[in-house]
Amino acid sequence: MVEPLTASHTVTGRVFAVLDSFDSLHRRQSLAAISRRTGLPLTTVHRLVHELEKHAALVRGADRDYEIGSKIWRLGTLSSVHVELREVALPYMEDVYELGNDAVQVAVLDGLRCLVVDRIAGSRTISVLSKPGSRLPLHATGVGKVLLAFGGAELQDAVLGSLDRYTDQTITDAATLRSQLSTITSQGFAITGEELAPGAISVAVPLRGKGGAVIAALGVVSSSDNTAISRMVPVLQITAAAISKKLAQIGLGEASRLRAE
Amino acid sequence: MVEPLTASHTVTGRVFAVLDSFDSLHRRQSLAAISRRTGLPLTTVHRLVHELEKHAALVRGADRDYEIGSKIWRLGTLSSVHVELREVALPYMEDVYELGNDAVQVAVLDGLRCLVVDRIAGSRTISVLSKPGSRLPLHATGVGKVLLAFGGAELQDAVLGSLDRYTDQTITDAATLRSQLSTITSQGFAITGEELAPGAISVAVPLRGKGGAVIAALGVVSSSDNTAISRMVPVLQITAAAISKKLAQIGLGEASRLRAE
DNA sequence: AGAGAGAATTCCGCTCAGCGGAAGGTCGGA
DNA sequence: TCCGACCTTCCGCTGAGCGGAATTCTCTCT
Repeated sequence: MVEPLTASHTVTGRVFAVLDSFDSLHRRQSLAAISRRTGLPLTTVHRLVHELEKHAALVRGADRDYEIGSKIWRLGTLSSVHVELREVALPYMEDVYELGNDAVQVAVLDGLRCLVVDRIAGSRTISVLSKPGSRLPLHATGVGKVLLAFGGAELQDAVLGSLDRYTDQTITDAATLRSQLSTITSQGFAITGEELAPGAISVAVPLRGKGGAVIAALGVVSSSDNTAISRMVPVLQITAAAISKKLAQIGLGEASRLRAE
Repeated sequence: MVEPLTASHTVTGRVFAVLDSFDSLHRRQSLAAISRRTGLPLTTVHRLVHELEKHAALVRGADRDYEIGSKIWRLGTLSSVHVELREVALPYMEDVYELGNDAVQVAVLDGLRCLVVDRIAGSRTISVLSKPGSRLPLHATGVGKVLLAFGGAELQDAVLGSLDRYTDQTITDAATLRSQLSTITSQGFAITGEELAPGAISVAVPLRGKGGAVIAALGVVSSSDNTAISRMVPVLQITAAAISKKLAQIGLGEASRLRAE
């Protein structure tokens, strides 16, 4: 039974209606904008927002707009996604690294990009781009394509609207990318070849949490002359299964939703 | 003025009392534990927590304990602390790290403390205290002193009122600290020696946003036998200039403000 | 296995916190 | 100067939220 999204009749519900009205496409909003997007009366939003500001859950900028405040961010660093994904995945990532000496990375969906949660790399390895904390495009990286493929129609529509070009290999045609995505969902892994940076190719597989929802992606990045990279696919899949199993154990499972409205 | 931790008489206040009861030492808590730590009646906590769970603000683990959920984490990634500062500063921080292999950190003002936004550290480096998300005292850390020195009279008055002691080196005399602060503003950097934890010394410089306002601090923490740390000052200043330039470009203006009320 | 403490959950009547319409204030553009 | 869009303050009504009490669940002793 789906709750009506418009509003919840409880205070907590209204608070989260306000907070949820923020997304990567609406990081800063005026009072009236929040009221419009939530469907809540202006007066109500006004009161709630002021209260939230008092708790540093929202901050008011130099202009009049509001944005998510430091309190929320700090609380977020306590969540499993942040702490445990890193902790659980790291040992397995090391194993993968030993095998091929290619850079290994874990990424999650972050708005319309993918956020590199952690990475292992030697000094020789390439991909200065994918440091922990980097936010990479979804359509030009292995991990990105995986997250995109399993990310739902709404996300895909938003991303496919404008596909930036990074190299001459970057896929900027929506139709081409769409067919790739369906291949990815069916075969369970993604490959990119010099689509983000020349000389870099990558393979990636999904990581699943409790209930089977895709919550992250695991991938390796290698130099483009390495033909052995496709041999990494089974390795990654085994590793992903092991990590996913562990993630399910500790109960990491909420599906992350995109609110595009 | 510190809010009484006991309770707030508004629903939103109670919601945040519950959320705030989570910190790095209490990442997972039982219902009863939350009730105890917040001072709220068990029944009330029970109701709130269930509602929060419905909104994925809290998640219940395999055991009965609750922890911060993916919703909060996701919202946190929308805050400017995460998006703008982290993204811009990280690559530069890595450069600094390569140079000295000391822990490098970026912090912003958060109420009467300083919030560690990000940190780079090797396996050997010290300072378990300064994880991303930690809230450190302003008067006993390098980054803290910088933020305090440039934070305005109102902030300084509030902080200087009570100076907690952490080691025998901690400055607890307001007058001494005040003169240090004016030195910091004039020379443009701050140094601490074992004032927060024995064996840890640090240097820090301000990061400026659009318009020249100090919005964050960049610092390194090192073991106290490292006499070379003062040599890091010019490195930090150059780096800070580069980061500040970039921050100004993207128009990062409003820092986290102080709400003392 | 049984007792017993602590934790989680359900129940329910009272009441005040939260609600939102209305009205007034502020800024900017025509 | 008027108009429209946004923000803020005021205030009386009412049902959402409150929390004490009782019940059930879940461990840990002995």
